[in-house]
Amino acid sequence: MQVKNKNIFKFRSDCPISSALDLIGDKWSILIIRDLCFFGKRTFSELSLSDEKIAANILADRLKKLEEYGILTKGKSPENKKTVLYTITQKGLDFVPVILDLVLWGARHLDSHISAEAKQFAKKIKKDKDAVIMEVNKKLASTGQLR
Amino acid sequence: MQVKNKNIFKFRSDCPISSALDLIGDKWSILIIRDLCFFGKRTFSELSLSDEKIAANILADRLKKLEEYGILTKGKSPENKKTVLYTITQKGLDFVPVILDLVLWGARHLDSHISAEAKQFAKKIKKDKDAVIMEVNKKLASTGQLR
DNA sequence: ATAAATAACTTTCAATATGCAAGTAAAAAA
DNA sequence: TTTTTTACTTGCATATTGAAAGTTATTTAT
Repeated sequence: MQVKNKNIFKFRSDCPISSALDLIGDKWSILIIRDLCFFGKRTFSELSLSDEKIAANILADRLKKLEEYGILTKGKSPENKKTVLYTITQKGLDFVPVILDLVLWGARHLDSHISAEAKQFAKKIKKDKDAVIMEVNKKLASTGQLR
Repeated sequence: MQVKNKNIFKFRSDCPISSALDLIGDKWSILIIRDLCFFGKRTFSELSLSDEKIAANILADRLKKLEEYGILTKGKSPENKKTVLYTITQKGLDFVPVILDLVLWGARHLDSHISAEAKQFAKKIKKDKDAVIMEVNKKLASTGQLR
């Protein structure tokens, strides 16, 4: 097999920055959290369809790790027994401020490359970041998309 | 050779989050920015000495990329012609909010693992994040550690 | 003046991680 | 009953990482 999951998670130091990066500091984890928090995605196939085109094996590996870290939970759908639902936890939702700051950075420094919607979103964040955080929180909580 | 630098930088999408991650979404770049912004490090050897023990080849590769991205600049020391000085730019400094939010996340969710100093720092950030950002900015600007 | 250190990398090579393409199993839809 | 769909897994090629040792150009010490 490949993409073996040893998952004896080892931290490089006791620095909170490096420790957070030890968990989600790769090119995909934050995007998975983004899709759960901002785009209402909940299933493997929905998560597979992002613009960035994550490979199925990598997605499976990241979902497993994020579940182990308590950043999301894996559950069955109430509708049918084929669908698996991934749900963000509070621990995962607490990455939203980090994500919003990344949006601001991107909007400021990669302007020519960024979509118009993203620029609008950045404007909103700049105006009232806490309101955006609250809004995401409420939306997920009210639709049962938060564990 | 290895760690080849093609550096035709390719973005996975037009999302500001994924685009920012395309530049600094690895396990080391943010730590280099941290060391420049918060620990006053300026040289290759100083950056080599972090708790996380980055390998020299990786450090060289990241410094090259971060310079290409305009996140830091590379210059000669006025003191002697052996030392190379790495200096953060405004573009790099603008990652400070992201870093501070990572500190808050780590302090909240990895409490048992985090150092006492880090917890103190988190407290300060929680009290007034903007003040911390301003402080870092001023300190670097006043000591000529900002391009 | 010469030798030993130091700074800033570079090189080599083994170990991991990533990514594409194809395959599988169970459940649901046609 | 066949076809789709969902959620993955597997195999394999390629790319990245990391440890260790080596290189070159200064400085510093003797």
